[in-house]
Amino acid sequence: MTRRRSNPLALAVLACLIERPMHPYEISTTLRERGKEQSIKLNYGSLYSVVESLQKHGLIVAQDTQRAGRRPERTTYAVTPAGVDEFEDWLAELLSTPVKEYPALEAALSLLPGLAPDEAARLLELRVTKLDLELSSLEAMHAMADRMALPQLLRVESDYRVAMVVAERDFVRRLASDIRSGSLGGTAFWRRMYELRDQGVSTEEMFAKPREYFDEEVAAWLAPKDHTGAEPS
Amino acid sequence: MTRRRSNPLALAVLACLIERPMHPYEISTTLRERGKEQSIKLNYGSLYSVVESLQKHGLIVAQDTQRAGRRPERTTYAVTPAGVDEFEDWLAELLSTPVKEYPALEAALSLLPGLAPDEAARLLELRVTKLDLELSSLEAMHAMADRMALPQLLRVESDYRVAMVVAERDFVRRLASDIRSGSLGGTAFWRRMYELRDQGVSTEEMFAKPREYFDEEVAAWLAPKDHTGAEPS
DNA sequence: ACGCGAATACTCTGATCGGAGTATTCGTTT
DNA sequence: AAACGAATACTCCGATCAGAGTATTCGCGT
Repeated sequence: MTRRRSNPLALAVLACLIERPMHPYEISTTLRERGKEQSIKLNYGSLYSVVESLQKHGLIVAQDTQRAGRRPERTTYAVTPAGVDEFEDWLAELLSTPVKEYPALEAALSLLPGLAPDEAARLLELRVTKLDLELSSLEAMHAMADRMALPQLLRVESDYRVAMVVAERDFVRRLASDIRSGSLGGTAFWRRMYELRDQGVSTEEMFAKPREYFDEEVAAWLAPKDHTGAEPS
Repeated sequence: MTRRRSNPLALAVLACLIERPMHPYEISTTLRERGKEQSIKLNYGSLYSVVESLQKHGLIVAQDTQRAGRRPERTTYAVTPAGVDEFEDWLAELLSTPVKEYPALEAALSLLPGLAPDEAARLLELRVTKLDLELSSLEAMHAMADRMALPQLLRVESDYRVAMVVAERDFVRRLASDIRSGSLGGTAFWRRMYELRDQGVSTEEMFAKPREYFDEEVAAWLAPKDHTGAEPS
């Protein structure tokens, strides 16, 4: 009963077995052929442990085990009524309820002052070019899908990716430019800190005598009366 | 040497120790106070194993171990020069290089035809209302931050979240409406399938006699000459 | 006829994670 | 003054994961 509904691969497995009984390897090739691998992480280690766990919970049952020649056994599984219910319920939950996720970029942005401003801007601009590349390859795939008259319904997940990548690119491009121009609030302080560091001033020294090293606005921030519970850095 | 740079919590630990030496629990409260917990998953189990691994790789060193009264020991760690390098390098990589991620919604969308169209649309509309709620709470936090004159630099990660949530909401709203109106390619077929299923027609039956159950356009799709290698469903 | 790479179909193992559990102390209430 | 909850500072363990490794067979070229 522990940590059910953690790995979406289990949901994909249920989806396959609802179509017809299959053995695990067949599930993996089916998912691959249909391009689900792009949206759902698939590796063998997880596949077999997920299948075992589904079986343990009664959502699927082993139908039969056979071997062709002296190859490893192939166990075919079928979905149970409970499995169908679980599939529908789980999918409904995923669609209706946003969950907190932790994209790598969000983590990186939260530590942004750990690099110098111009360096950060450079790296973000580099990211923009890579995102543009990714977008053109996604759009090439869409053009191909259109030529094959593949219904949009079967590539919504890919449309979603495009929407998200576009949003990320626009945000990052804007951010890089705001750092360059200094219009991102706090950049002046950030820039000054790295300037001083380059001149060999230690961080303690800077904070000990803010009025000596920073302009009025920033210095005020560094020695706040703190009537709100706020804090710098 | 295995799987370094997997858990971004290790990056946050380095960031803390670059400021000054701390013991693990202090790192956790520091991250929490600064709201990094919103962007970087933090739980004790991972924290202590990540610290151990950083130490094993020579990126941090145990500085001293003491105990106050009969409480558990507190081991203070400091970052090494190699640790500073690793921090800068890793952060640079995270900023400059997009990595493939697997958001739950993308997985769910790739299995969308597993639910009936109107049900799917209903669930997506529900999601839109929840995303709107999330947005208003994020914007309330921003208004608060502005009143406290918190520089924008220290909340870029939150601005990023807002941008992504807005993009997701707009996409999902659009998708739900396209399903309702039928303007999403393939919806007619999808709708008809669930109509027939409600009437008790089995899936095999439908696909055996496409011309009997579907209109011309769809039937043509279900028995393709397949000159491209494409396949339905 | 035989060698070789690709495909088939898993198995195994060490790492990592999540989250519940533990033991102590401090501050506040009753 | 005793009791209680909150905070401190971890420890532990089962579950999960990633991905390298294994063994067999098939098809194809020479």
